[in-house]
Amino acid sequence: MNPDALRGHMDALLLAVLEREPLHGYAIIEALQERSGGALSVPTGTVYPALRRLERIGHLSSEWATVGGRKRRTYRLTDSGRRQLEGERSAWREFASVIGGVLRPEAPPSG
Amino acid sequence: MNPDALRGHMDALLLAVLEREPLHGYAIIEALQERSGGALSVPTGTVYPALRRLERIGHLSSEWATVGGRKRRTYRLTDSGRRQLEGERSAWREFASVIGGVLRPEAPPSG
DNA sequence: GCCTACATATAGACACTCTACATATAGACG
DNA sequence: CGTCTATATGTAGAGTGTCTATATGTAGGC
Repeated sequence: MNPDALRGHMDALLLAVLEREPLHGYAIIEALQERSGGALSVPTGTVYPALRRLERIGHLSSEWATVGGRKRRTYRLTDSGRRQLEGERSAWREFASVIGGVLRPEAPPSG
Repeated sequence: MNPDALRGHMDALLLAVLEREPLHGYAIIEALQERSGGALSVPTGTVYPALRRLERIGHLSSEWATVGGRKRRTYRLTDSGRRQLEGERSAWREFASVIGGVLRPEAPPSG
């Protein structure tokens, strides 16, 4: 998967995996990998800054927890984040439709 | 259309509009706008450097022409460009399938 | 002690799109 | 003649966000 292709879609992916339940960063990376059938291997250097950014702009909130001696920062969607996710979904449908439409090979004129 | 979303897909779009016939930069911009139903307004500062890059790596070739007193640089796909376009198409299908799959809202468990 | 898995984080490299600007011809309009 | 719009190409520099590489630390297997 070409890294640049992810640009501008990372937020949507992160919000989507947090839709059902709050998760911490490491678990989010695993969830993305699982839900993509192994196609998405997003490095920590991408995910952690992105989560902080999403929190800063109000789409996520976070809290620390300690589980099995390890510290986790668990993120959850805010109301704003849920609305944003809906926006990301419709933006994705539009985007996929536009790009797909331009890329679709046209049947050569029969005449 | 969020500019960042185009990242990594520009090459595919440019190769696709050049598949049927050679075009010059300005015409490529118009073709993208037309074929996307007006959704894609790609600025010249994006298209011209991208075309030069694609030529540099061998996917396009170009030649100058003068039409109606105006100079045009007309680009056409090379064999390498055609192969690249096929690669871009399958990469897009994969990408759209993966992102779409992760974004798709899951039905909540019925139990 | 060493290795792997778990867990978070930052600095800087990198690549590409975008904004803004520069240049130039043709033709319409007054 | 001057101005405006459409046509046509191009570059410099800003901006942004992903990636690579690195740092830190715990837990558990061998």
